[in-house]
Amino acid sequence: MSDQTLPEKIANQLRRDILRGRLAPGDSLKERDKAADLGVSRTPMREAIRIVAREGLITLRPARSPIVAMPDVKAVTDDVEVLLSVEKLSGKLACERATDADIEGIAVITQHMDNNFTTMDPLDMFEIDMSFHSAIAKASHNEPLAEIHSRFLARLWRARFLAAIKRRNRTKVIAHHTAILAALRARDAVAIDAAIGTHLDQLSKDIADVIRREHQDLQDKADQQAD
Amino acid sequence: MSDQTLPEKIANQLRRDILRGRLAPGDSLKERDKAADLGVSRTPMREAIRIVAREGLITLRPARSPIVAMPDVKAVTDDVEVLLSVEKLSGKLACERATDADIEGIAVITQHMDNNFTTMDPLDMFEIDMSFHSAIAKASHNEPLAEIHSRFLARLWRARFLAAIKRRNRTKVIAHHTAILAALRARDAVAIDAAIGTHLDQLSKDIADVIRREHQDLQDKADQQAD
DNA sequence: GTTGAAAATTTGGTATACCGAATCTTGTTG
DNA sequence: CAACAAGATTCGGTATACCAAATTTTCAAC
Repeated sequence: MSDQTLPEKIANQLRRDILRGRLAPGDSLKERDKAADLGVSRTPMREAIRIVAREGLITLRPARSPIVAMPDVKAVTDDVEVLLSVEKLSGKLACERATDADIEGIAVITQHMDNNFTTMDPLDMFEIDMSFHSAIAKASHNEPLAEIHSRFLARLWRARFLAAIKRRNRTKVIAHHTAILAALRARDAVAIDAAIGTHLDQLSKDIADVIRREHQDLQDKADQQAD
Repeated sequence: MSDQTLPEKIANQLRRDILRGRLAPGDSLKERDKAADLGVSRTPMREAIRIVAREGLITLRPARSPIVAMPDVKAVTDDVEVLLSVEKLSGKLACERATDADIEGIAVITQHMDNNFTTMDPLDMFEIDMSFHSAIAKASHNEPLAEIHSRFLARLWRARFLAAIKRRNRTKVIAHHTAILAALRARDAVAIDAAIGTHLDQLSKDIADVIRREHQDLQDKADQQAD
């Protein structure tokens, strides 16, 4: 058995179900039912729900079932605002403190993405994209910073994913990543700040777009709610 | 009874005990004993421990008792690094989005601190200081940002407190706060960035100092560990 | 037919009991 | 006397049972 604790495994499962869309925003998560589904008891399920809730993917309501979070445009914009700041700080610190091995690892990821972007499955592509950003956060050698970064990345995962599969902007993403990598190689803090700014500006636009559209859909659905 | 949930109340209690020093770094928190102490069962105590652990005040160890966190100098420095960035972003956003009421509230806090700093109890003084910083984070009108801010503030609470009571730098703190308030009033993002930078630079030095000293003590104590 | 109140059901909150792993004790052996 | 092994104990992990609040449903009265 893995060294991962049971609640964490359940949390991963929940996260994946939410991010992949098996659990839609607004769905309720009754701890009894969910626990029965996975064949575990309520205690670890409860803890798992708290874990994911703290990440922002689940909303806890007093005396009600937790539900899958339904971020509105403002919430997502706020998250991007923080993510931008966190990534810029990561980039700056990485320029100072990244080891050569760190940079090499990031280069490999970038290369891999560049080589396969025409053929790759959107989901795989996307996970590589995520790992690129995480690698930079790790290269800051500031653990709490990396932790916050991964938390906000997770919050935006779903929106980013929806944005990524719709748009045909893969080449743009790769260009941005290449620019970030170049700045890191040169250990040029100013350049990496600008490159990250450009990249996340684009992201911000794409995401706001997707969320706006989705909220429209949800609104429509709510208007005819019968079930 | 308050609308605060039981685990949260327990978490507050734990936090206060840790921050006030009733629970020293390294002390173990056996959930059975702790639960019995407060006359509650293990379930809410367990959840409370997780809450505080996630804030960074408690360290969870696999298959062992959780212990009160013992941050080293690097950990604290990392935290300050993040806090600085978060506060700067808060300040910038507050310059754009704070309402007049927000600013007035911050002014009142500053004023209060200025009026009473010669007579006030260190702990009260300190809580006012905290509320000043929290008020600025809130004035950013970015909720996830404010949440992160409060988390890092909590992590550093103890170190800041130890630093604050030792030093006779209250006048300096007030000068800094006044400068931050002035920049906010002028909605001058550049000025507030600088003012916050100055303030937290000072903090960083003070905190590193205290932690270094404390680690020395703990080291000494560990060398003769008998109990 | 609609409205309101009461009862039943659903659901999260809390307590407790059980289990297995890790640790500490103790006794035996070299 | 030291070292190691086996048993006892401690403690976190998990399951389950009970409780109270909130919602929903149903039945009665207007």
